[in-house]
Amino acid sequence: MENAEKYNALKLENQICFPLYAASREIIKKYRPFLDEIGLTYTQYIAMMVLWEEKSINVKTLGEKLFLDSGTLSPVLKSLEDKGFVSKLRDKNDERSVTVNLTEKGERLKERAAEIPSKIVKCVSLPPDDALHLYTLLYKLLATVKE
Amino acid sequence: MENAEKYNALKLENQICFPLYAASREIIKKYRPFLDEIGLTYTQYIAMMVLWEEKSINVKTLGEKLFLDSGTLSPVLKSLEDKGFVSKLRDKNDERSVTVNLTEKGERLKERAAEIPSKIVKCVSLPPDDALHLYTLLYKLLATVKE
DNA sequence: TTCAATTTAATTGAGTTCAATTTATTTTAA
DNA sequence: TTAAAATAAATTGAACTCAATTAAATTGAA
Repeated sequence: MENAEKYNALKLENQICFPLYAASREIIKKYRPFLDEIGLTYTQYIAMMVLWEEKSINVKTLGEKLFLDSGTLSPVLKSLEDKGFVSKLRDKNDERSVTVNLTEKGERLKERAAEIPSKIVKCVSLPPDDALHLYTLLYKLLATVKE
Repeated sequence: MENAEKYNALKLENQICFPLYAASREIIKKYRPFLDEIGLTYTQYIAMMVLWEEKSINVKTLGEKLFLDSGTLSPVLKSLEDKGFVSKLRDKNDERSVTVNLTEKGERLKERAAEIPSKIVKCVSLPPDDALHLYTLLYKLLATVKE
């Protein structure tokens, strides 16, 4: 290998992970003003997304869906509980497991959150074809990474 | 709009940001064992990537390249300085500005880091066509987000 | 049956991330 | 010229992220 090329793979511009990491953070930043209005952080918001669909889910399964472990989820769920959006209960059949439940107040929050996705689309306007392709590639990537 | 469709945009599976965020974290996790060997975190690693190319750069420009502000960079650069990989100096022409310089030790670290990209490719094996397409879309996305 | 291995959440600690503030310096406009 | 505005970096504080550990409960093998 030519000496001039020896370190090419180490250049920031030749990384696939870096633009992934940067784009992820830049988009999450765009959510902030909208999430501030409903009193959620981005991590709390994606946890609520699952709760809005499932109504009830245990911590382990929620963690698998979000790719987050209990070290991250515990304080996130505590915060959502403190705000009254979810309640937590030990599973009677298996006392190791904790089930998270959507509350009435959490259900009502869904109405206000429903405005957010369309607002984000305005900030982050990839053409629909590109967005779909990106979506497909990201899930393909996630599938290869998850061992 | 049908009631059944009213909240579709709020479903986790219909988000573009979520797989971005999840994939970013999952890949960075793959770096860890390799970065542990050379004593860097991922954030420190991408900062070093810029330094390996530029040798010398001020904090503001580094921040622009990495999409990170001084709130994040200050402790990262302090840690790199403590480990002897970079040195910092106030700019004589503009005392507000700080220039970060690659040290001899930092230069030597590049040899060991050069092994990492190929190891990551083995953990994250998207077909080359897909990887290139993903790369293109991510930079396109970054361009639309950065206002 | 019983005790070792496994599983589930929570906790801990180091490091990151970001908004907001502070400090020091430089630039600009009156 | 000088006072206000702008800029650069550091600091602060809240929250996230993750590896490692801990505690409690369950499972499984001898």
